[in-house]
Amino acid sequence: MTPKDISHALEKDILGGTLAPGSVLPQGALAARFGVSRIPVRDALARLASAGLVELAPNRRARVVQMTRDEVIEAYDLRLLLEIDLFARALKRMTPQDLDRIDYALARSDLEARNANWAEGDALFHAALYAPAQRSRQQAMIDGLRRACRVQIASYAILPEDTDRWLADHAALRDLCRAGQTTAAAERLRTHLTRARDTLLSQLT
Amino acid sequence: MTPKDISHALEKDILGGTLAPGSVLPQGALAARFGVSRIPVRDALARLASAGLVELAPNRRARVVQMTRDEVIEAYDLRLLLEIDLFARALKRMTPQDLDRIDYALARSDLEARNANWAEGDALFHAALYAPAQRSRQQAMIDGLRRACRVQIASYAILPEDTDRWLADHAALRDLCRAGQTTAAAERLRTHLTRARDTLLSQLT
DNA sequence: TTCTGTATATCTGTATACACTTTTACACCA
DNA sequence: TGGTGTAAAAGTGTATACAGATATACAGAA
Repeated sequence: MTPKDISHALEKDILGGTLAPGSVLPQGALAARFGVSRIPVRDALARLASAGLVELAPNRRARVVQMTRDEVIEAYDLRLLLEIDLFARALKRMTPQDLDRIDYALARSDLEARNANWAEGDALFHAALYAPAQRSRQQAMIDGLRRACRVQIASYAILPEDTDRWLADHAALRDLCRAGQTTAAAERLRTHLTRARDTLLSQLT
Repeated sequence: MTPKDISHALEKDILGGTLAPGSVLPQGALAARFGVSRIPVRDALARLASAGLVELAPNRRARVVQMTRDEVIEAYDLRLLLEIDLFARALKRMTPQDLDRIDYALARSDLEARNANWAEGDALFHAALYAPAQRSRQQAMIDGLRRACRVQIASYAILPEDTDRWLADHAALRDLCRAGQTTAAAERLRTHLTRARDTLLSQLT
């Protein structure tokens, strides 16, 4: 059990809803759970903190982050800015192989759509859309924002009709990529993300 | 000497050019320098890594990051995207008090412009420009990108004429804010950042 | 009941020690 | 000379131990 493994396991729990926003994460308990000393646990918590999933304060227990409504709005604004820009860059350089990879990612995300880890398939599909741009830093920023949003969604149940719309958006994005309709594709991504934001906001009381 | 103090001291050395990109940072040496054990040093290095100033790999010594030419271009593209968007948001909500704070920041950055820590004044001036938008996450992302770029600049000497242009840009930005010329202000910010990028790229062989 | 103060239990931060990995230096051979 | 293998040196990762800070529980006052 290395710090990397520990942070991955905790991330899974956080994104899966087992650890709700605001939960405390005492180092000792985690050390016992993973069968290691507190040193690698501290490392793992530092990783999660830099990924934005956990909050650390001196001499205080780590907590799963709990975003305010305004912070959620800001996160989605940033996602719109970064994801649409990256998608536009990717569309310019998309090759037939890239389109095949997008098809594959779409099929995968369809399979896991109503599964517990639907979000992973979602992230992989979007990563496939953006991959042709070859921008690792921008992609990393997007992944961070995505995970931060996901933490907030984890505690709520997603309605089947939302999943339907979400799948339809993905298929439409794939089709628009194939058709080379760049502006329409970017616009569809905008509505896709805006819709996701509004669904989340409506759940936040 | 807490991990925070240690990371701040190291950040100063990295941004000041004392620690050039690619330099190794052995935990033991740092522990001796700061008079602590390696545990808080590890913490400090983890902080710097999450700020993007240092690279960590398992069982290897920490290194000051060394960006490739393409990574520098990507970082500046992201800064353009995030800073122009944030500036536009800030311009919409700028109050007289905000304008006064911008004046103050401009005066400060003028004073330190030819000083060793000119970059701090630069960062503070831009922070003052963006503050009215009240977007802490976006501001934090910008700060991270700014620091990452700064590491690469640290090793080179800045020409006096570049400093002159840079100061003129700042004054112009202040004036355009006061005049409420939002589109012209955003455009000026774009050229300001593009110029900074090209200056850095010309130095990177 | 609800608030406040205090003792106790719990938790975090860091020094030290040691096992394991990487780097360095050097002898050896072609 | 230049490349290769190997042993010593240096470095990282983590368990353990303990000092100091925080959180908890409970008794007493308003």
